[in-house]
Amino acid sequence: MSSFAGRMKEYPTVSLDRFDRENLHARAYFLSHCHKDHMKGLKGPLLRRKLQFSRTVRLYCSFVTKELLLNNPKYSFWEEYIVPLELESPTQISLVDEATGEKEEVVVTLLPAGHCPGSVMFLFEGCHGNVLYTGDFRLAVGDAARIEHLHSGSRVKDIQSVYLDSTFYDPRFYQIPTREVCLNGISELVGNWISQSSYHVVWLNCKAAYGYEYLFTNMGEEFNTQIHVNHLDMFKKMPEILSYVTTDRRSQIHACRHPKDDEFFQGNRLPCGCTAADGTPLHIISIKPSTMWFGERTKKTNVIIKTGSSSYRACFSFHSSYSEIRDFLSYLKPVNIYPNVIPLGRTLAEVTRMLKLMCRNQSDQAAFIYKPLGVLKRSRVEPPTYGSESDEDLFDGMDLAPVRKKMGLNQEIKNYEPPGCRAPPVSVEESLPLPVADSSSLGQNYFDCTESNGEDEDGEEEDEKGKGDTKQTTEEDGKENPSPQAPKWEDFFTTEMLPDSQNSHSHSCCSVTSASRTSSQTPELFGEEDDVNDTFSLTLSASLSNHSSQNMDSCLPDTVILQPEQSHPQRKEGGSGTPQPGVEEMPESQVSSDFDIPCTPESKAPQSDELTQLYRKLASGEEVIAWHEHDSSVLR
DNA sequence: GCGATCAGGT
DNA sequence: CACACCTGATCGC
Repeated sequence: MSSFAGRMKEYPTVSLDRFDRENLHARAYFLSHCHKDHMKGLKGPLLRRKLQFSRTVRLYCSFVTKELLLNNPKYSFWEEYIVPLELESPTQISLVDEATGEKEEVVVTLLPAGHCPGSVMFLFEGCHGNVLYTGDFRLAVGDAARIEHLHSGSRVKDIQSVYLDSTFYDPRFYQIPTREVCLNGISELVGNWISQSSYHVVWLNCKAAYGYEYLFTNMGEEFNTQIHVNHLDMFKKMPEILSYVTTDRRSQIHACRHPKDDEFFQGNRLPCGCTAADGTPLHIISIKPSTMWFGERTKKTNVIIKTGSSSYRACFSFHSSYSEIRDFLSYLKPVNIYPNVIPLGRTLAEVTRMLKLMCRNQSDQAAFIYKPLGVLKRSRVEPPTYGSESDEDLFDGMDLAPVRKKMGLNQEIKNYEPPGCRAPPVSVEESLPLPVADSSSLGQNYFDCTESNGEDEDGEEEDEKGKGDTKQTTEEDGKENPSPQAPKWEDFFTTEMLPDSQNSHSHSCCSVTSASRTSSQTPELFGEEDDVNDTFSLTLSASLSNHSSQNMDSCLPDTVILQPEQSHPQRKEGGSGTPQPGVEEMPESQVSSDFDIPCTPESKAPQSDELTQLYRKLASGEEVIAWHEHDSSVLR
């Protein structure tokens, strides 16, 4: 749960996702998504009054968030003060002190966050630097490289601070199966059940919150049906969702709710009370989406767990895992990182310390420490706190030494970045023929490691109480073949790939697309432009490509080393199949030399066909990578 | 009567 | 499986 107080050091006159206390004095408000823990104070009478007397204070959010927010009458007084912004459209906003007339300009860009419909991250660019507030997010490994506005030309923007959704920034949550993997598991379970007869129905036991919609749309698509829900009016302008939900109870898939729905279920009734027309009793299973996580060296990753004779849990996460967060941060290398959330059982100090290791200065420091000594970089010096405290409580009884060592190593190499090497994130070709997850290799991928998760320690999954209904779905049994029509993130995603020769606006003020709207301080003039936007695209997911390679990602060996003879860009985090959690590919100079020679980015621009080849290989996990201390035949 | 907060539940 | 929300009790205004 977010404990972000609402304001950022760099731009303290704006408030985000908090609307009480000090935030009552903000010059502008931002709402990243429509979850209650990010809306504290948003219906407060004091704020409401302030709005009535203000000519300039507005609330900025995505169109979808606006729609969802105004669907709740308690927030309808915001209507005239909301300025919805398009995704990925830098917009200049004037921050006016209404008492003094003092003014500051800032450019904000909404970036899809993949957390729930309408969820965005806010990128602020202004005279106090570039700052990214992530809101809540779930991005897959490699996604940061695909977000155009995090780049300037071919380079990653210089980010001063990231205000981070650190919900799972803890090695306990090292790995969470990708959305694709989770959906496939759920599909199989649902499909096996509802195909038995028309009296076999599924209850998706979802909480009352936005974020499950992509589950509905995928199930609806896969089984050519609509999911029964209590309400759908909030989606009236979102046809991508609307077409997969219904209030007609004659459906085999339900996501309806009732205050006593658990009791209902025990009595073999759906929350909506629906029974078969002819009196035949229904056969109901419940599937409860819940977060499941796995440790770094996890072997099994069951995405479905049977919890009763007709109850299941299905893996589902709104937030990025530890390794996904690390991938994100190691790509951006901000100067500062501030946690918005303290994971349960941790302290602010711990999280802050762990995040420090992902900051840019940390890498400078690492270089400073190691270089003068002329010590082999492979030597096991490790960054202060990371290895020791983070893994400790997770894998008790396990020998962590090798892991730590590698972590230390990776950390060290990754973080080092000679000046000038801040690499052009040469874009990965969108058209890469990503390998369809090969289930056999998938299975093999989970080598020799044990679940830190505990849940299915031993045979818990085997204790199906003889119902013999639906078999356990696990990732490793390789059963879930990606259905050809299955999840289509693209439908909900509007980010463009980063073109090879991207030359985006280098800095803030050059890229104003709707200055008139915001600088005029009369947003009302534009208020009705939603009419044009009768419907709009959603940002349910941030997955741009199908990261089939990611299914493996999670359990890759600890070290990935690029072959030195490859000609490759200094930093090509295409993400396709690359960044193994905690490990990144590194500049050639860093791989082959123990000393650090600052590289000149322009000095050896790789040929584009070389790049294509490389990316292709990276995407399929081929040759380019060599396994360290592990069977190199695992992938292929 | 309303809001804020907490405990407890799913 | 630690998310996000609901309900109900209590307190203060």
